[in-house]
Amino acid sequence: MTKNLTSTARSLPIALIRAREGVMSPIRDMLSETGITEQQWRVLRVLAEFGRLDAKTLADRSSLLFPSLTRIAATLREKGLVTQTRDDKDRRRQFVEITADGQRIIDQRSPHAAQIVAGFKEILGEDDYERLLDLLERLDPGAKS
Amino acid sequence: MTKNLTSTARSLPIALIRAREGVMSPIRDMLSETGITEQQWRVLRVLAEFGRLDAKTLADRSSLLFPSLTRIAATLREKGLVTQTRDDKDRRRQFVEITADGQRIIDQRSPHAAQIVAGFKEILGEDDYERLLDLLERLDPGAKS
DNA sequence: AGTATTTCCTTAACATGTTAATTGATGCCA
DNA sequence: TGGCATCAATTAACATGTTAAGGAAATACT
Repeated sequence: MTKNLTSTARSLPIALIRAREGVMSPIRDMLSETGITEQQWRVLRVLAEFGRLDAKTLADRSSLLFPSLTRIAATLREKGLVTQTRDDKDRRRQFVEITADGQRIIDQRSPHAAQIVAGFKEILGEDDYERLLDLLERLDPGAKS
Repeated sequence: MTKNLTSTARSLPIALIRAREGVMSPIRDMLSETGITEQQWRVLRVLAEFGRLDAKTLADRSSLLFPSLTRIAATLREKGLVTQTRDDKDRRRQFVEITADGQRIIDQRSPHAAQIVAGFKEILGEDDYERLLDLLERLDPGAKS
């Protein structure tokens, strides 16, 4: 029935989806207690790591499309987890910064998140874990290397 | 600033998202000419490979959640690419089957899709490509193995 | 200066992801 | 047979993904 295509059981796009689901599922469970989503968590993490960022850079480092970031930033602002300020020198530009409340969520949940990631590192083994990250990076056209 | 967490630059979840985006981007470009989405394509592919399936099995093999499949099946039915029939023995159950029009889309686009996948296989090399699929499978809790 | 172009961001529209509630059908079992 | 748990599927509600269009500010160009 199939002609030139790989069987869906051995399809790279599907394998990526399933792996992502496998990894994110326990993280989503952990986040459900905080009332924030996986993407909101990602934005807060980037802000915690890099400090105040303009929206463009933030979207890039969070791996989010701009329209998504616009909505997520608005949601986080309403929750009091970030603040938004305009750049005086370039009034098109918008800066986003994490608040103390936002930082608190990161601090409280980081150990659990780290533990989940450590679990996957254990499943694969340190070597294969690093190998996997390298392979994935080679599929990302935006990779700096 | 970060406490226990991996830098976002070396985060497994983010690496998976970016790799998926890298792989899906050219596939989405290809599909945009057909007017169907990535997920609709996935459903049609599974149906072309396995024939008529009940909705539950179809959702599983397409890596879609049930509510998503309900909507996608309705869309595909409106487009005339699949048919839906009730099981007479168990009238809760629903069967989905690809139509000739649906099969035509698969047939027409399969060579291009296969070529895109071959491109990634070339980027990684045959060995690393297989290694990557193996590693990804180990992150999927639903994997049969 | 004036206009066109570019850039940053927002909004809109539609499809999907995700969780929870709901409906309809089947099976169990006292 | 009547009630109850279970199951398949849908619907609802909200968040995000994705593409396209729009708006406002900066830049380039003449």
